[in-house]
Amino acid sequence: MTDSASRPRLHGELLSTSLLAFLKNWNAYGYQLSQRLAEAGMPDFDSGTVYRTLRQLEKTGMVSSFWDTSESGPARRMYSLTKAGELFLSGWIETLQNYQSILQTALSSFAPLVPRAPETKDVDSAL
Amino acid sequence: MTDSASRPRLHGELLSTSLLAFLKNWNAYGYQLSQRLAEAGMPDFDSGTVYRTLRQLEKTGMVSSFWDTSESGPARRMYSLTKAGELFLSGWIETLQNYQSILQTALSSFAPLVPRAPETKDVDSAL
DNA sequence: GTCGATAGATGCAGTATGCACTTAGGCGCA
DNA sequence: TGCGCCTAAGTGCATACTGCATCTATCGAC
Repeated sequence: MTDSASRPRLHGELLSTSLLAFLKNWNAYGYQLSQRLAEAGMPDFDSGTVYRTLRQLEKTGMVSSFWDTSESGPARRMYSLTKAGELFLSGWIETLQNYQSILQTALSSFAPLVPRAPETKDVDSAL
Repeated sequence: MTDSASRPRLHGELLSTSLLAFLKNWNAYGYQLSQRLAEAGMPDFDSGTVYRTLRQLEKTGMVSSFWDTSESGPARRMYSLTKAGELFLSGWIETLQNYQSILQTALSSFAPLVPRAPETKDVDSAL
């Protein structure tokens, strides 16, 4: 968290945070996570993107990994969540809850998100 | 070029859907929306990105716009939600709710946000 | 030895993004 | 009258991200 990679971006975070969430309760490897995402109801993410995202999460300290060769077949890179990953994950939830309340309010008719006269022209200094 | 923008991507949609949500109940212009996002608790999006995203939403038929010169000061491009925008918005909610339940399940083990924890550790086939 | 499933990774082209900057109208004020 | 500031929208550029296709490699089944 010293330099350039310290501040995660906001937009490609659906995938990142899903991965972190899965890793909260169990360690897993990329191929497996890729499938869990689909099972969990998220639309399929490209597996290449999943692998690259995991590597990037490792670079930024959110997860750590090691090669697991204990099973037969290709080696698996096993990931686990770090402390930093947990913190980021819980912080993200707050953002997401705000976001979700925006969407929900919008869909459930017309309760104003911000008190403001809809048709008058006093847009001047509402804030 | 005609069909390239037809399928909305999943990742950069936090901004897009927030904008659509705000426009669900009111018409608004970019500068205003940019500020509402911050007020609503979303981290600041770059205003240039907001403007470009709005133009793109218009290109894909989610919103429509016209120049409002009724007030003094610089002209405002007023946006309103189209039918297609409403449909997309409601579809997005479903995806998001799946997503949110993933995160909440993950977090429930150390920071229960919603009293919904089944608290059984039989995570194997839960998702 | 070949096929298929598993497991991970990379090259490339297209797209999105953040930052800095520009354009432009209107206001207040010395 | 000029200057600074706020509002409002947009653009250029370098970088980052994404999806698609492709590649390597291990193993079991046939």
